[in-house]
Amino acid sequence: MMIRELLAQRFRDAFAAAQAQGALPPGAPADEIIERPQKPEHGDFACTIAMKAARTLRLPPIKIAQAVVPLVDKGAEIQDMDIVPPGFINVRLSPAWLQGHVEAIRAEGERFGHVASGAGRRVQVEFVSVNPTGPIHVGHARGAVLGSALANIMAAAGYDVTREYYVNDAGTQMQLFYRSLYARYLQALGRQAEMPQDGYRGQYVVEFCQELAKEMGTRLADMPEEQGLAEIGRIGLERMLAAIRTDLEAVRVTFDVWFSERSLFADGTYEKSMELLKQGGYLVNRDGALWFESTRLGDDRDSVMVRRTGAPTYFASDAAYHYNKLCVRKFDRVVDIWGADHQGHVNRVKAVAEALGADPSKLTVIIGQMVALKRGGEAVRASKRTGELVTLRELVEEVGQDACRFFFLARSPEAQMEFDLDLAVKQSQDNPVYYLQYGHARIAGILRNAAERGLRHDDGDVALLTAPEELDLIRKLLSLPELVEAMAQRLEPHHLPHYALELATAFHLFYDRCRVISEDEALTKARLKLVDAARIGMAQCLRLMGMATPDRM
RNA sequence: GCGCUCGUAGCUCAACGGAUAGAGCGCAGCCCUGCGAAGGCUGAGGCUGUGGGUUCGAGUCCCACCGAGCGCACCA
Repeated sequence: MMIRELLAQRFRDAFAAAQAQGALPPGAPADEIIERPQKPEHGDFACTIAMKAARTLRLPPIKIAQAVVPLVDKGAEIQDMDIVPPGFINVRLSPAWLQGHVEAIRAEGERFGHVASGAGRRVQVEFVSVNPTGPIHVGHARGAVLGSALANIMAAAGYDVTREYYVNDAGTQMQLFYRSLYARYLQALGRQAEMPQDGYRGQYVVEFCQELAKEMGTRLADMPEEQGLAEIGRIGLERMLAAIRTDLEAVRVTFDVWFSERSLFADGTYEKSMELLKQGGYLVNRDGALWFESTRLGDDRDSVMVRRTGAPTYFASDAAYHYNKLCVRKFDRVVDIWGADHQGHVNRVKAVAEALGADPSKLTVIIGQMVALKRGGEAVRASKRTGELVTLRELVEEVGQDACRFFFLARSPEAQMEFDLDLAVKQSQDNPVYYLQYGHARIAGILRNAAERGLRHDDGDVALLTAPEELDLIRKLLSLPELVEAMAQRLEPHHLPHYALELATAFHLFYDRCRVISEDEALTKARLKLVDAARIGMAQCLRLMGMATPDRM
């Protein structure tokens, strides 16, 4: 059990005991009674049970606190407790208990920070899922980084995680893309060909088709148009997906499953989900098109599923896809990460999930707000259609993968953010990314140094770690598992970069105040143990964020 | 016009309904003849967009307004 939960239990027991003795009137305590104070002088934890019960018990919070505190089992964990107006109970952990965790952390090693809150539950995180009609650009970077970090965190929380990319390989946009490729290919062969209306005019299409013309010669042009189009589409899709995969790997974003939209039509999932909607009476015919009545389930407008032409819309296959996620593969939890431009689809998808018989509360859609790219003071417009694109690849080359990940991760998804390219590069000598990694490298340096001197610290006595900076570092390390659990539960990875900075600060401060390798052999060994624990914690943070853990810089 | 999201230090951003709202960058100073100065310390800098409300307590919840972004297709 984690310390936080253990404390909550102790306070609930004491509260009940006080009631049993008649010291407090009956009434249930609140659910959330333990929190982390902002100020260190307020202790390691604060219990708010007294203030939260004041109303129902009709007693001043101070009186309640005074009745509860004497009955709390302090065990080996609690050093002391203070009652502070208006009714906080501040808890200080015992140094011995803190010190013991240095050993615990070292014993856990790479598993330190992992918790079991998600054990036995399967979660799917679907993210990026960009149409394979062009390279990944910076607008997608945020969701990519966010999704991969969230998946890492969920895995650390014990979930069985599937990282998934939904490949829209079936829609009208793809047809348009294929026709654009075909036209550019013919042009590359020197033939007359017109780009389709609203076609993909990016330079990458031109370049790709020139290569293709070189490779294939006129072979694809000599086929009947329909066949050539299909063939060039097949090749284009394959190459585009490969490029997307490579670009994503450059920011350490990988997937377990690349799920094909077309497969939903091939394996009958689409038919099945449409049939279910029909049986539920959610489908109506209007003007020759088939509509899903999402307004019956709280949406603000109905949605077309099958066009008058007979072609299913994107939404129809998305309905089938979510049927697959929730009812076929039966994930316990499904997280979709979308861009702000898909905001209006959230209620629609939730409605259709419900109509398909799934529990919509299992589905969470995280909307990542737009990223405004700036270069100097100038806004950079990124758009595939106009061909003015700033690719993810360019961004990574400019600011580096670690900086890229850190900056995207440090902001909560719903906050619109600005990313100034010049600033990110200019800051690179003095930016938080280096602060963290320098901390890790510094730790590695000390351990290297100790090893070179033949110092072994397995028999170090952690009871010697009594300096405030030492205990603060241990405290900070200890809160990582708690943070992982909270982030997984709330689906909020953005706390991790902030925690990592605090951990680095605690280490740097310790380093500054407490000489590790000294003439005092016993203290040296004890401190080396702490440094080792700090290495484990720091590395875990960086790994969860998908950042490098350099031993030297 | 309607819907969703967001307005917090000069800039970029944090803050389970809790205590004197915190970091980083930038700015002004100080600290290496001992393990990595890519570090540490000190200081200046805020009516949390505005106005109401809910309660022991509001940056956080509710209402109105102002401002920004994104939606409101038989595109995805």
